[in-house]
Amino acid sequence: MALSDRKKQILKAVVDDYVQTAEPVGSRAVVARLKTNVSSATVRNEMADLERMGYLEQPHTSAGRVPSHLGYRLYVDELMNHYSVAPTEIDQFVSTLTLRMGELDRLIAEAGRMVSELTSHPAIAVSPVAEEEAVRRFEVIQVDAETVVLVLVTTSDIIKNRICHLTFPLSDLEVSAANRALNAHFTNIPLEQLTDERITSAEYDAGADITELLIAAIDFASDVLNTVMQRDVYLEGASQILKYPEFHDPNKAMALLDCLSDRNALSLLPMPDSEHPVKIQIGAENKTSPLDNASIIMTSYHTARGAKGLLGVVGPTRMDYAKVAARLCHFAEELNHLLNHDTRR
Amino acid sequence: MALSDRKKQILKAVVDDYVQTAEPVGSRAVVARLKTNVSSATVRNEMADLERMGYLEQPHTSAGRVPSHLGYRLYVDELMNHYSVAPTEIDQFVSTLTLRMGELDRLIAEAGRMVSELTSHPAIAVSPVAEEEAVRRFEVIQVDAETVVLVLVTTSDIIKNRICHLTFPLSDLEVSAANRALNAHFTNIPLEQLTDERITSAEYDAGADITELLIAAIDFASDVLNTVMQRDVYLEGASQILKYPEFHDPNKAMALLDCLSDRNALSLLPMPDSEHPVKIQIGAENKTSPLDNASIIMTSYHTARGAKGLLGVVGPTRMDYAKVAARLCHFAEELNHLLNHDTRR
DNA sequence: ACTTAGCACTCAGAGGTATAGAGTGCTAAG
DNA sequence: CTTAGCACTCTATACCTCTGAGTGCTAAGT
Repeated sequence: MALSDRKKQILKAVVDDYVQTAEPVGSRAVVARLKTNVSSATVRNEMADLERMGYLEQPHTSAGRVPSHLGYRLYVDELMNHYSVAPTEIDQFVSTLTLRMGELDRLIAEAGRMVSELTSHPAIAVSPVAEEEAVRRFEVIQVDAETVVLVLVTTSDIIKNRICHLTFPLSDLEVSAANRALNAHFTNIPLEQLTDERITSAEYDAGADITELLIAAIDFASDVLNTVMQRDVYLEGASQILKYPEFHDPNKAMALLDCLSDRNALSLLPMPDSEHPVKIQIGAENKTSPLDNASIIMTSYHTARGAKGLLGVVGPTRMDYAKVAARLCHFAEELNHLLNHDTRR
Repeated sequence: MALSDRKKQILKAVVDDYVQTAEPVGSRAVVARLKTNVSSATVRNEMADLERMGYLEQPHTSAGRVPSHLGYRLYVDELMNHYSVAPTEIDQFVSTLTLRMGELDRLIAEAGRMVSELTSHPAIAVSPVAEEEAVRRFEVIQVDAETVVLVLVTTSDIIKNRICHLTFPLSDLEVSAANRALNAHFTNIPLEQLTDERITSAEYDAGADITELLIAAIDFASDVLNTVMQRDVYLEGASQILKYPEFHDPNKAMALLDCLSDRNALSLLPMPDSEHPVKIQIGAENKTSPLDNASIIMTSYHTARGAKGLLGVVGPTRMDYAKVAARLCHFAEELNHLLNHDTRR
C-alpha cells in the first residue's frame, strides 16, 4: 500500500528532525518543519497511521515519534535530499591522498582516515582485490648470503613482500635461477592450481639446490593470495562513534568497536553492486546484534586493473544519510580518478 | 624523608585494593588486607600522614583514600609484587606470531593485538628502526612496459615498495641498468647525503634515458627513510579502554583515543632506555592533558639488525602495574627471541 | 469525508528532601 | 604508641512531587 504524499512529507520531516536533535519528534515540531499549513492534530493522526504501518515508533506513550528501521529505509530509498559536496572538502581529500599515491596500502588507509574526518564518523576502508587474483611477477632479492626478500606483484598490482631466512648460503646464480623458475612456472596461475606438485617441474629447470627457496616462495604466494582474498581492513576514526549519544553507553560502544575491528564480522557488510553503487544497511537489517543501532554506508572504488575495494562509513541509525552518502560517493569517485587517471608521480 | 615500613605496607595495600575495586579505600579495607594486626584507627593516622606527604588523596572528606600519582610512582618503583606470567599465555603469544614471521609490519601489528588481548588494555606497537637507517638494497621490478615497482630493503630489514608509472616504456636492459646504478651508487648512504646531486654520477653510468626512473627511486628512498624515521604506529584493542570506569565518560575516552591515534602525540611517550628497560609513565607525569588519568607502560624490542621498536600498553592510572608490566616484559622478550633466534620460517 | 480545536490523560525527567552508611578526625584511656 | 569510642561529614540512594511535552479521542467546523 502506497503512502500518501503528505504522509511521506511527514515521515521525511520526522527523520530530518530526529537526525538533527536526537530527540523524539512531536507533532508540533513536524508542523514547524512542513511548508503546508496543517494543524498539529492532523499531523498527529497521520503519525498514528505511520506508526501503525511500521514507519515510526514511540519510545513511550507521551513522547514524540522516532523513525523505525522501515522508516529510515523508505527515507533513504525515496525521500532524502541529494546533497552536493563542497569543493574544498574534495580538494582536501584529493590533495592529502596525492601524497600517498604509489603506496597502495597507505593510500587506502589514508583515504579511510580522510573519509572519517570529513564525515565525522568512523570509516572502513578495504583494500582492493580482483575477481581472479594471481601472481603476476616474482622477485627474489638477496640481502645477504642466507637471507632473501621475496616480492610479488599480483594481477591487481598489490605488492607484498616477505623476508626469508634460509638454512644455507645462496649464490647470485642461484638467485637468478630461482627468479627465472618462479616467473616461468608460477605466474598467472590462479590460487587453486598453485599447489606443491608444480614444484617438481620447477626443480627440474632450476636445479634441486634451490628447492627450499622455491617452496618458501610458493608458500608465500599462496599465503598472499589467500590473505589478499581476505583483504586488508582499515578502521579509521573509531573514536568518532563516541560522539553520538546512542553510543554513550560504553558497553554498546565497545560492542560496536569490537565488531568493526573484527575482520570476520565485516563479511556481513552490504556489498555494493552495479545496481546499487551505494549500499546502505540500516540497523537490525544486519544480523549481528552489536550493529542494532548502527548503520553502514558502503561504496566501492576500483584500481586501474579492475580490482575492487570498499570504502564505508559507520554511524548510528540516526545518521544524516543524505550528507554522508553524498560525501562518501564523491570521495570514492575522486579515489577512482586518482587510481585510474593520474598515472604520473 | 623515608617512609616507615608500615607506611609503605599501607600505601601498597591502598594501591592493591584500589586497583581491584576502583573505589576509594577506607582504613578498614586496609586492615583486612594487611597481615599485621593493627587497628583501623592506627591505619587512619598513618593514612592521614601519607596524605600530608602527598602519596594519597581524598576525593571528599568522608571517603576513603586514593593513591596520588606520587603514590603510584612509589608503588611502581619499590612496592609492587613481581608477577610471573602463565606459560599458556606466552605460548599463545608465540604461536600466533610465528604465523606472521617474515612480514615484519604484520608481525608488529599482530604483536600489538596479542598484547592488547592478553593484558585487556589498548596496546601500542611501534615498528623498529635502527639508529642509522639507510637503503641496503634496491630492486626495480618491471610489471609492464611503463610500470615498475620499486622495492627497497633498509639497514634494519624493513622492506618498502612503491608502484611507479613512467611516461615512457622501459626495456629489460634499462631496468637492469637502473638496478645496477641504484645499487652501486645509492646504497648504504645515510639519508642526509641522499640528495639529487648524486643522480648526476648515476646518470653517467646508466645512460640518461632512465633518469626519470632514478629520480623516482631516489625520491622514494628518501621518502621511505624519512617515514621510517617517523615509524609505523599501530594502536590495537583501542576499545578496551571503555571497560574502565574512569573512561566511561565518552569525552574522556574520545580524547584519549584521539591522542593515541595521533602519531605525533606519541613522541611524548616515555622511551625505555638501557637503565629502565620498562618505562612507566603515570598520569599527569606526561604533559598532554587527555592522558591525565592514563598511564603508559612501554618497553622495547629489537630486530636481528639492532633496530629498536616499541611495545606498550595504555590504561587508567589505576592499573595493575605489576601484572601488566610483567606480561609486557615477557612478551617483548618473546618477540626478541622470535626476531633474533628463530631464523627458520 | 477530512480537518481542527479542545481536553483529559500519560509519562519521563527535573528537582527537592530524607535516610542510610561508609569513612573520617579527634579525644581520652590503655 | 595504639586503640576504642564517638561525633561529624558527606555521598549515594530512594522516594516523592511537579512540570511539561506530547498524545489520543471527541465533537464541532468546513
